[in-house]
Amino acid sequence: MGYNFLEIEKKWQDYWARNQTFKAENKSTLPKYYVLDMFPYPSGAGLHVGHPLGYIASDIYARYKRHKGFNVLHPQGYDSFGLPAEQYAIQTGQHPNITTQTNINRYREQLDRMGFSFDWSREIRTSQADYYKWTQWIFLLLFDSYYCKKANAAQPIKDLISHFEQKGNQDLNAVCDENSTTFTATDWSSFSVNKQQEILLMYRLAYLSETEVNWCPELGTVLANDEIINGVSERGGFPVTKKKMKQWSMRIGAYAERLLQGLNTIDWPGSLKEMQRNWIGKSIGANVRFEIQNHEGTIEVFTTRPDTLFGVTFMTLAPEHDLVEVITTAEQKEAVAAYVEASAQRSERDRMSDVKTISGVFTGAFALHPLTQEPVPIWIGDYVLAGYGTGAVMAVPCGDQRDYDFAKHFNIPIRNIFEGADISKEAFTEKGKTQITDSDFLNGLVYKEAMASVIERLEKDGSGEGTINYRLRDAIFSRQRYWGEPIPVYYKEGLPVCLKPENLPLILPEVEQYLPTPEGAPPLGNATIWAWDAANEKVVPNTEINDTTVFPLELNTMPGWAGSSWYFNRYMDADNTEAFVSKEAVDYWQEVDLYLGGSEHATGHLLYSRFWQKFLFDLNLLPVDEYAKKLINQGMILGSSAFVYRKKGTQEYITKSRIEGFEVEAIRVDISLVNSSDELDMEGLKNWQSQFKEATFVLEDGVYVVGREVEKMSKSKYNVVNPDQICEQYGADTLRMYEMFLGPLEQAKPWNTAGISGVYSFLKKLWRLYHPNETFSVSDKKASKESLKSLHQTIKKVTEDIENFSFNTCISSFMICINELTVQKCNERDVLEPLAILLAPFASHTAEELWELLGYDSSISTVAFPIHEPSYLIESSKNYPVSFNGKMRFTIELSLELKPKEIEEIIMNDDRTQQQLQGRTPKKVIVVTGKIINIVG
RNA sequence: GCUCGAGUGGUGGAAUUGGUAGACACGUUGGACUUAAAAUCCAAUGACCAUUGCGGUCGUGCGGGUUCAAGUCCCGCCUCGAGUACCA
Repeated sequence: MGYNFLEIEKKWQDYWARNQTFKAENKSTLPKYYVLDMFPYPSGAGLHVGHPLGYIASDIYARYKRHKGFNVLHPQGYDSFGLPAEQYAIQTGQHPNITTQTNINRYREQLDRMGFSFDWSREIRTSQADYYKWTQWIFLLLFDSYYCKKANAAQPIKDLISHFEQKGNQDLNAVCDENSTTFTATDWSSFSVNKQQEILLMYRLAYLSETEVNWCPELGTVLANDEIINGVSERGGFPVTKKKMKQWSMRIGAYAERLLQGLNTIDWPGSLKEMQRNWIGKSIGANVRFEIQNHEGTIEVFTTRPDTLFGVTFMTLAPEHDLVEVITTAEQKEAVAAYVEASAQRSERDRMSDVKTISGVFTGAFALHPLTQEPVPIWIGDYVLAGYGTGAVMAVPCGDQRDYDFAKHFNIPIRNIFEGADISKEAFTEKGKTQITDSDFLNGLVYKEAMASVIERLEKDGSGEGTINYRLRDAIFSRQRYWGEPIPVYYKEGLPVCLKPENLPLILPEVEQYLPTPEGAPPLGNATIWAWDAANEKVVPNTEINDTTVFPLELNTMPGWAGSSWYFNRYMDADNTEAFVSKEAVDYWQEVDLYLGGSEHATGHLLYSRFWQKFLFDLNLLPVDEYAKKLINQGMILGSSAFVYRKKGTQEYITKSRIEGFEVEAIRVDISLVNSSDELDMEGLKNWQSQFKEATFVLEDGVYVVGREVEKMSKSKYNVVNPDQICEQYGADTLRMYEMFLGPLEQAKPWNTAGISGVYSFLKKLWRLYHPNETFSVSDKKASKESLKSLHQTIKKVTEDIENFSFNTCISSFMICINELTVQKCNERDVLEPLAILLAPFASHTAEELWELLGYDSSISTVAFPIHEPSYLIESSKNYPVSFNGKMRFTIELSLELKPKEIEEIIMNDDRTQQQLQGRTPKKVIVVTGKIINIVG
């Protein structure tokens, strides 16, 4: 009877399901521990071996923590709203719900096969009404809140209204779209209801506004900044242009500083924190206002270098700047209009691809320098972005390279204000100890002093003030898509009105067509029962719209990140119908202790979810304002694609080593047609696709060797390895251990099935240890000291390595241990029993089976993790030379527990040793666990 | 351009954070068992020299430095990967 993994794994998976072994309770005397994976989008392609990497790691840790006596919450669910199901629906007419359900079933089957210890009783799906009801509910809260800078927190909008009623918008310190108009309490009460609502919309954290958005014509929807990579859409790689549209947005900008500060309190990877810091993009500087010559109004600029204010020789406005039309002189009108038109036509990608081309046009207008009153020409240039700062810059060519290039190109004068700097070839951009000159009251000052001095002066004059700018922009929240959460809003007289919380969920309506309407409205425009009867508080057919009691509902849906921004809280209390999570549950579980997922979500999900957490914290609905204490980014498992080389224009395929000198094209072939020595199954290729039917081959030594390239694992690249196959052939435990053995968790690494035999034979060897002579048999005699030493070394190493998430080295330790025990012919219970428990987090099925064979009938999951006993480790030691009294050197026998420096210290402080050392140079000092045992020589 | 991160055998990767570099595994070679294959087990495996002496020399991308001791720390380069990109 060999190691029958298929039988064992089936048995224990059934056992776990039947007994709900991994169901977590919201009450326990044990300390809690919450281990979370980023939930998957259930795609039609199913899981490949790359997907479970993070799940395996988190599962190992979750199981380990259970053994260590924690009440562990380890849930799983599906981020089931999303584009692919909708795209599929457009093509086939099948409802995304059906596709999603099918895919989820498939995912569940695959996940179960791998033996994860998920608590499935808490499963959630973002596309299910009992879940998205609460996503919509959070939207209502955001709509009903504003950000108070004084309290530095979100507050109910009714507080803002009462402030308006008492003082107008005086003495208000709130985050708002634009602050141009002021009004008094009397003004406020005289405003129409609509006008009041319009004003409030400028403060709400979820707000509707006309904004410049990233529009992707191919996808027919707007995209958030993080959904655009290199100027094209993340999904599909389609071009993106700018467009003005009325859209819902989330005022995440209000939280910029807190999102930045919060990073210092959480244990997340440094690189990921750095990415979020860059994305938030804090810069400290000043706003400066320039009057316009012969014109009303001012141009406000943001600068990080107010110290260079006297170096200004021109100003540049973004082509989209509001003042462009107003100030342009008659002579320049035509040129300016042409330039503005041309830059509006350019797609984001075009604009990015030729950043080196300098373009711009003079408006004919002049601004007045706030300190010298000198006229400064106003230019337009597309190197100034409308969306950052004020959309206008004061140009200081001597201190900024872009201003310098622009000035050189258009022959604008350059004024040097840096003492001793050479600006004949490029701008002088260092800020440090260089003195400023030719700058009135700033002369002789250096960067820092000049900054302070000029800001003080500007503030005194009222022409500017010190300020902080963030790159982070408010997040567009509307998507012109079908398969997403409906935004619970209807429109009355053109203004949005939210549904009441008790009217949620607002169920996604049925539509005939998943495409946009012929008029260009989002897909929900196709719904025929999509109007809100405000009197009876229910959804009714569109034909009943009368604009007095029945109103049209919002046609946009929420973006993909809505549902994923709070799901980790829902797991704590997944079935609650009264609240998004109960207070008791969230008080008990608090936050995620360990969160595992990919770093590709750095500036998307991982930022938005922190924002929502902080918001819900502000409303006192959650006890902590950072939801994940520790985050680990698992590295991607890459595929190894195979290529054949076809001689151009022929059906002749040349083996890799012979392609030199021929013009060949490399074609991807399915990796199942290639064996572990990279040799191609030529008959298989001919039958694989019709294009290879007539193939002839140029071989070397009778074989065709393919080329290899490591790239992302994907169905379209024919390099996918399926976990089901691996489980079938080697078992889930081998798969789990091998995925961990491949390399460090955080690192990207290519999958290579060839190496799996090492891990597989490890498990077989382990099995044989308990089954000498083919049958199960364990001795109750006392194990040899040697075997106990092997065991305890392994316990120590494995425990430390699990704590450090260094799972690959854990497996190595296990292998060493098994090899040693095999050589020692160890068969004693006092070694084999703890060994089974030690293995349980990794090879859970096998460990459970061995545990049962050892004579225990309950699940191993509750058994305490073994503890190592230092007494077994004493003899492991190494010799190192150590210096003493400067010159003297001798060899020291070093125990595992001490570092040479500590030993030196011990020797120095030990009187007896000092005496023994008098006048001699010992060969060896033996130190064990802090005590000097012997001095030799 | 800027910001991170990484360079160790034929390959994936170890190295107690300054302490005998190459653990463990794959691969390769040789051997045992077998009619044979598979499976399993044993041995060798960084390079070069010596292998009728149990040894020696060089070795962690390159060049310097600190130290009794450097893959690890410091300075200067090179290469690769990730993110970001006219952010004023």
